[in-house]
Amino acid sequence: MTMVSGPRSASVKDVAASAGVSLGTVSNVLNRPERVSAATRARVERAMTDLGFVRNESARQLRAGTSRTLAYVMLDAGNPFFTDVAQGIEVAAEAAGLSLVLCNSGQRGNREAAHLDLFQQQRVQGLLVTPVDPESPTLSAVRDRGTPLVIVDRTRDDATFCSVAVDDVLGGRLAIEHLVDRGHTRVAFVGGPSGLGQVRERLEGARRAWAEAGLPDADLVPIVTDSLDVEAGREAGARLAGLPASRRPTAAFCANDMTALGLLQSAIGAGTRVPEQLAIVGYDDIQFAAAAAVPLTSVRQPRAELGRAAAGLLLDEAGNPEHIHQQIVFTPELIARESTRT
Amino acid sequence: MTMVSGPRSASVKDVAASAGVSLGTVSNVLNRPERVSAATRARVERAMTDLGFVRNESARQLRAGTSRTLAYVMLDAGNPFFTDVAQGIEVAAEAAGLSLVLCNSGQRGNREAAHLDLFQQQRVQGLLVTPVDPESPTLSAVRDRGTPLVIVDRTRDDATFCSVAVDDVLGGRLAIEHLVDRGHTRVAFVGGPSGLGQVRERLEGARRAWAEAGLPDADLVPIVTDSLDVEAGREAGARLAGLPASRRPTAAFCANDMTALGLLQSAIGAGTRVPEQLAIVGYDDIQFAAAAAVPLTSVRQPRAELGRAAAGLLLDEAGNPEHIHQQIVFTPELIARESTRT
DNA sequence: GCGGGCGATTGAAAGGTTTCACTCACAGCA
DNA sequence: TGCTGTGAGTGAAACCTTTCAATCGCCCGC
Repeated sequence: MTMVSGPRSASVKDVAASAGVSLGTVSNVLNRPERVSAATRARVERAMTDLGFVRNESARQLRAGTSRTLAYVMLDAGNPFFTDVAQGIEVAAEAAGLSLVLCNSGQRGNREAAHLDLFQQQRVQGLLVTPVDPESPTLSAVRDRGTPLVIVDRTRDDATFCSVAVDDVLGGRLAIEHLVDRGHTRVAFVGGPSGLGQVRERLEGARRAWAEAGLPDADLVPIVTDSLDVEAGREAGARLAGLPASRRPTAAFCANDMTALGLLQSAIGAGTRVPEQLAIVGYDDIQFAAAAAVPLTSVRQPRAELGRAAAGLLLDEAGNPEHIHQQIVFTPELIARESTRT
Repeated sequence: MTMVSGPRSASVKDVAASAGVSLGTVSNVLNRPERVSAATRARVERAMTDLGFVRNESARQLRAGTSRTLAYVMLDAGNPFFTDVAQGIEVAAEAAGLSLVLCNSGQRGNREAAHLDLFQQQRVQGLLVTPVDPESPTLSAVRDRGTPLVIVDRTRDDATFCSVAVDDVLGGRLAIEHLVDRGHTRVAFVGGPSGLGQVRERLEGARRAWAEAGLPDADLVPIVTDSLDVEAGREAGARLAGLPASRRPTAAFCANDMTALGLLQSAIGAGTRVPEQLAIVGYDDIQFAAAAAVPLTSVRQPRAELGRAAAGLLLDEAGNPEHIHQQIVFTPELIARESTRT
């Protein structure tokens, strides 16, 4: 692919020539305007617009050694949860005078790695990532090669990274306690793949609450999906419907709202009444949960706050020589709505 | 803000020294591995991992003069419509061996300009943008200064840009024809601000269809909102509810699904039955429209296709000296669901 | 044994910016 | 008059990579 060969854009040198000043002065206009007299400044600025000068960020960064951007590699841009987190990050970045750029890994490890690599090569000030696998060695590789990196919405078992997450075990517990309170004694847990930390921990919390309620293990039925999107929820619905009535759960706790919405759709499509025949609890409390066919009970995570906190940690890691890693864990909250009203 | 001063990351020079080869050879390993003998290549690669070498993209780009990324400035990252478009762009970018980075303007013109500027300074191969205002001179300024730019989901009145959009006049017409078919004779149009091209054209289409059905102008009631998010929809709902019953529309056509979902929520909250007392048509057919409290009738736009086509035009503009600007216009389609079932 | 050819490697230049020590001119002051 | 201080502007070096012409060995064929 050849770039259409315009008259290669103007450089500071051209501007300097056109304004009749030295190259250093042009740079001063750009970076320390107070150092240069009003008259010359005006002349230089004039020359810049005349020539259509665009500062070459590569050269700037190469010489100055510092970039003005943060990058966030999202796990799934289609899930509003992550865009809300990004929103929070952006607020903090903007306050610090930095730009935020986004990339989507779409749950694919190799794309995540490629994006991280590219950003590292671009020498961004810092990286935020909601990783496909928080234990992956690529993360430490990136950080060891010199770019501050904060894990968002996940935690690493060893505490070698700053991370910001929500207590998923507690979240799972809240969901199940709520369902148990409502009298359910056979409940499905919908989520997967089971390797996902999120899923594992939410299930773990669910199991504990279940056991503490004195209910038999076998009656908390795991429905393992390949992913956590709407489609996965629909499939789970089909599987639930396929169960003999005697063994069919009366409620489902879904590992996130996308899945819960899929399950809800499939239930409605099959004529199953929600919540009477099937109660549903989701997770994340995305904006669309409240607007769902049956408004969804969900475990709310402080999304924007998650992003802000993550950005805060990242800025500290990037700027503070005495930085020490922290794992911030927020507390989730159950929002009860129609989908579990009995 | 000072960067924590690690041992400034290794450069090709360090790698060369460590591997006992010249600097040019290291570069060859990086860029034309076939030129260098297996033995040296291995030695160099070894040195790279030992030293934790990370190629400096700024320097690369400065010298090579070419970047490997495309950028998309989204209008509203919280609206799934745009993330779906981004998805489509990414597919095309990936196929061309380019990375896509995203930014969110959040409907703020100055942030849009700032992002465009930054990307232009970074010398991205090309820019895609869903602008706050497609007529804004900043867009032509950016392009005139040398970066290919394609407008997504909007069109410019003069045909000076490549753009990809959907026929909004037709979309508005489809929505209204559908409602008229269902017997509605007083309909609200919810959307705003009225300056938005989208809004204006959808309303225009609506008006034409309305007139052609022989219905009086005054009975197509515009409810102007400040934005197109869920909150705006809720407010519109309150305003509708405040109307005297005799003048209250029996249906609403919303300029997008976010607004429609807000309106739906507010209607349900107020005990208004949908569709019996208020039918609703949305626009975009985002994934959540089908899963809404009352599944939403909506005008579907080919989102991913929009993105793919935009990326295609951009790549042509960037790579083809004989490029000529094109305005691609896709055709929308009405998806009927419960919210207008009578 | 020698010239030619070939693959592998080298060295220096170039790319656009920032930085910093330096010069210049001039005003103020003794 | 001579000196100092100051504000404005200068020029060259440095940042790290890629590129390309040039060099170096070495083998082949005669």
